[in-house]
Amino acid sequence: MTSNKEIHETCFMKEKCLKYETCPMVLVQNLLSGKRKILILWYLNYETLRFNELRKKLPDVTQKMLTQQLRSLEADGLIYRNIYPVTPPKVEYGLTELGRKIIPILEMMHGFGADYLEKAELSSPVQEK
Amino acid sequence: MTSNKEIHETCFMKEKCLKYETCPMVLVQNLLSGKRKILILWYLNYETLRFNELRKKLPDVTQKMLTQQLRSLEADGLIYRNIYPVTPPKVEYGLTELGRKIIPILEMMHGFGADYLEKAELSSPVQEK
DNA sequence: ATTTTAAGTACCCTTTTAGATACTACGGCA
DNA sequence: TGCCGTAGTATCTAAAAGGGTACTTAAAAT
Repeated sequence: MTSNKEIHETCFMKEKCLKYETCPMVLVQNLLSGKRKILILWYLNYETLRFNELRKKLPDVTQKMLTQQLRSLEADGLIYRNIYPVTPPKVEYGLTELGRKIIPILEMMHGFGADYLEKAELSSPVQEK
Repeated sequence: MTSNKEIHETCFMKEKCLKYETCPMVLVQNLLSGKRKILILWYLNYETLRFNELRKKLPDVTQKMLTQQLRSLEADGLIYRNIYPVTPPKVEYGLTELGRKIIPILEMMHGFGADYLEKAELSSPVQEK
C-alpha cells in the first residue's frame, strides 16, 4: 500500500494550485467541462469532421449546443474550424496541436473510469448524470 | 509532429466511450466536477483534515457547499469520513485508496494546464470561470 | 417558383448549481 | 445561566448551463 508521503513527493504542487482561480487543474477541468466536449474531442481525434457529420454522431445534442461547444473549444484553441467558401457551406473541424496534447489526459481518465466502473459493478451503482 | 494515426493507436477506444452515458471519461469528469472538489482532493492528498481545517483552506466555500462536496466525494468512494464520537464533534476526512489513484490524473491535468497557461500568456488571455 | 441543403442565429424557458443567511445539538467553560 | 466551538441542516434566492423551436442565407435542383 502506497503511503500518502510517497504520492505527495510525486506531486508537483505549486502555490498557484492552492488558489482555485489560478489552478492549472481547474483550468483543464473548465476546458473539458462543457457538455459533450470530451466526446467531440474524442471523435475529432480520429478524423476531421464536418458539422453535420458530428451532429449525426451526437444525436442527443441540438444544433445550438453543438455550435456552442465547438465555438468554445475553438476559442480555447483545442480545435480548429475551417470554412470552405462554397454553397451550401462546408465547415470542417479538427484537433489543433494543443487539442491533440489533451488526448492523453482523456485516455488516463478512461483508464481510471473503466477500473472504477468494474469495481462499482461489484458493489453499489454509481451516480451518473 | 505526431500524426493523428499514431495517437489513435495509443487510444484504447471502446464502444462504451461513444455513448455519453456509459463513457468512463465522462464518469471521471463527473467525479471531479463539483466546485472545489479537485482542490479538496489535492489538500487531502497531503494530510487528513478536519472539517473546519478544510474550511480555513477554502475560505471562499460556504459551509453548506463544503459539506455537499465532501458528501459527494464520499458517496463516490474517493474520500472517507471518520467521525469521533466526542463533543464538540470531530470529523476527519482523508483520501481512500481509490481517491489516491485519481491523483495522477490531477497531476497530468496540472502539467497540461501549466503548459497551456504559459502559451496563453504569450497570446490572448484564457477564459476562466 | 418552390424546395432542399449546410451551417448556422435568435429568443425564450427549464433545470442545475452555487451562494447567503439563519438555525440546531451537545457538552464544557466562565 | 448563558456563551463558545464543531459540524453540521434548512430555506430561499441568484446565476449558469442546457434545451426547444423557429428563422436565416444563398445557390442548386425539381
